[in-house]
Amino acid sequence: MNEIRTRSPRRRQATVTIHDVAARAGVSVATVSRVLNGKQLVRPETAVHVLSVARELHFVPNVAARTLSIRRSQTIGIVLPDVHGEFFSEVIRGVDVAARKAGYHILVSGSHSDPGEMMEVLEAMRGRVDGLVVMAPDATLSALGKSRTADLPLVLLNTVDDAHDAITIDNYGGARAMIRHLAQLGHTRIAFIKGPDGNADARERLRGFRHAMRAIPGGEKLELAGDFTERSGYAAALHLCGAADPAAKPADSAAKPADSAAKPAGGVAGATPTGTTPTAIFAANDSMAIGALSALADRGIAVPGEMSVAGFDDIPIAHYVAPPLTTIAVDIAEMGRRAFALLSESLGEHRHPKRQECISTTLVVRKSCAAPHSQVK
Amino acid sequence: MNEIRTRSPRRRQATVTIHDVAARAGVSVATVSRVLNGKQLVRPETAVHVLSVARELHFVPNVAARTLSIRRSQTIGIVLPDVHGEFFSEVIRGVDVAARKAGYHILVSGSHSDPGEMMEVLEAMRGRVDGLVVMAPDATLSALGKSRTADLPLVLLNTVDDAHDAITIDNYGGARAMIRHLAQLGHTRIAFIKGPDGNADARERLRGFRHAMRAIPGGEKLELAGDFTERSGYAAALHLCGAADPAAKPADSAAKPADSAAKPAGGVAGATPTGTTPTAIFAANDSMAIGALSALADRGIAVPGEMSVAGFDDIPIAHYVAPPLTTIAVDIAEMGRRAFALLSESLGEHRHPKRQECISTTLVVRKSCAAPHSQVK
DNA sequence: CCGCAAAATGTAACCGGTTACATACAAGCG
DNA sequence: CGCTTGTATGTAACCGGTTACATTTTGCGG
Repeated sequence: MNEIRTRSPRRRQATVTIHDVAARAGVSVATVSRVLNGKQLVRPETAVHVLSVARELHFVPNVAARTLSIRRSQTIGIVLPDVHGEFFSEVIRGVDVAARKAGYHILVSGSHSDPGEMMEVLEAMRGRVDGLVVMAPDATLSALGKSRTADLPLVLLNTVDDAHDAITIDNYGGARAMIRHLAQLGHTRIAFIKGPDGNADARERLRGFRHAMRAIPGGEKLELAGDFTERSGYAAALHLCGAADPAAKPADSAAKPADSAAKPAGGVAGATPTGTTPTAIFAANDSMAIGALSALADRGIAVPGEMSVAGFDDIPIAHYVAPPLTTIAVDIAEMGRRAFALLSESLGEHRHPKRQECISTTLVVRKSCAAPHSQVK
Repeated sequence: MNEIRTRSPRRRQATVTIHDVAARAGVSVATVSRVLNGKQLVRPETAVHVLSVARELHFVPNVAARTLSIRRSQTIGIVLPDVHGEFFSEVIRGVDVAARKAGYHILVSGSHSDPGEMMEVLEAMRGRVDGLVVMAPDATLSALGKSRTADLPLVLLNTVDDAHDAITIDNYGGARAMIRHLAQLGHTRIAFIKGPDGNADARERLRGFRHAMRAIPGGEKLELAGDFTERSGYAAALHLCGAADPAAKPADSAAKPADSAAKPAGGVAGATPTGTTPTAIFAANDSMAIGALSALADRGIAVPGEMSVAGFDDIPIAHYVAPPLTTIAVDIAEMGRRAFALLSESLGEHRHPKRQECISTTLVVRKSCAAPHSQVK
């Protein structure tokens, strides 16, 4: 009755278990496990022997069993909204290489536009991942707070929220750098094409723009609405050169007094831009800058001769448009890398002070910006 | 002594198991499992009750336990080489949406240039995934055949190999369509900038080009070396307009006789292109076409006035270069979708006849091709 | 040669589901 | 009324690892 355990004739098609290895090596499963995980004390000769048997039998540990037992899956999840291809792949790449180096796998879900759907995905990842890298709109985020998924280590991308670790882009600094560059070229009247209201990146870029403009003596700023699409950039630029109509601040009429009241130090902040055409356009992202470029081309306005144009992001296309776009480059893969690094610390033990890191940006000077034509005014 | 099981004071922090639900609902774990999986016969009232208890307790099944038990992880792996961002994200997107719809998760690993490394990744996915979508160079592929990972359902991208299911792009048809388009515009002397030798896409595109050229009365073809990089496209175009030097067929001098012997029907296949400059350049991918565009611009040759240029892939940039590039569009996401569809059939049961599907392409006419200038010759 | 601490290894109880088989109970039928 | 049949549910043996604790072996001082 004893020798039955050697093999049940049916079943078991190709799977070698730790028990098989133990039996073949003449030791117990515990010893095999110890050898394989290298942790405990095992006599070196035993270890060598077990290892050779394992290799001989082509033993591969069952991941699910290990996960169940030690309660870690060695996998992290990445959840992204509907971002453009280049961004998507760079984030993944960054996390991927860092994660692989640390022995982690990555479970990916992307292209979510609906916050509800995103929550579902997040829930569905429960139990499959040890941690999460998430880029989510504010709505999803607050829902996440209430969810049970919340107890997983989490790193947020491009969202400020001091309840979590986060990696952000230095949008503020990037915008300031660009304005400084334009100022250095001699521009004082600069138009900014804003991004969508709800977008955190857009907000920060706008903030950087506003702040930097205050530092320009005699600076005059103009803010145009936009939503990150090429079309909206086109429209904004057209609007700008169409006439001297003062549609500068379309929506938030309440914002101005609050703004200028808060910081009257700027001195020139109150200047009415009406009538004076800017000499440069700074778009909150490259797509809009490219749209603006088209509009100017359509109107026969030379860039950078008559009008300078700048963007933000340094998408691949920025290099190819005519003229090549001066913009702010962002190292997206670095963001992914850092996100994993942060996560991997939380993976060890929970409850550490939350940190936010910032990825710095780089000014990329191409051909779309030059000194204003009528420098003398 | 009985009431001890209600709670072990330490341990168990937040995890609700199926046993907890069973106990609370006053039924057995088997019943709970049956209710949750909806399969077996359970009295409707019991089901309702169990369901409500489960919800009340916020029960979430442990994925690892289920995986261990039923031997399926509801996850598929995607392994890609170092492809450009847009391609990467589109493939993932295609697989992702299809997979999610079917209740599958996706484990991703990308940007592998080293075949050995790719094999490691493939091995590491063993036990974590129920199937694989892989895009790999031939080298990796043959290694895969020997590996134990081979017993997983597998769908190959862009590789022909009748030992596996595969999804390919209709490179051959796309190239033919482009040549037909050029012929229709009046071109007969067309240069082709080839892709790298080892690349399957490149081979097929070349084949399509050659075949289509045979159908053009009085057609003269010219083949230039290239490696899919913008730089090589630039070099090829420069070479072309540099002089009338006959560097047309650099490497394979043996190819011509075999080729023309096989199909003497073309009639004009043997025409010597030496000395006659083509009126159109067809590059095996958009990057090279864009490189060619730069070269022509540098040489002051008007496109499409003096020379037509066409590409393949329809990368986003193609739309933005000057002039906008006429090219062949490929629906990458569709490839991902179909790959999952194929895979999902194999997931049910193994051993079905292997199938290869082909994604058709679309001619996108923009501004870079026109009738040849000296139509009269 | 004994005793004991340290080192090496074994035993078996988990981890949390699934499911074959056993059991309980109800209805249908001769 | 006893027996078959069928439905609803329970019991417990898996799945394949990990690891606390038990047990055996080894080494060494006395």
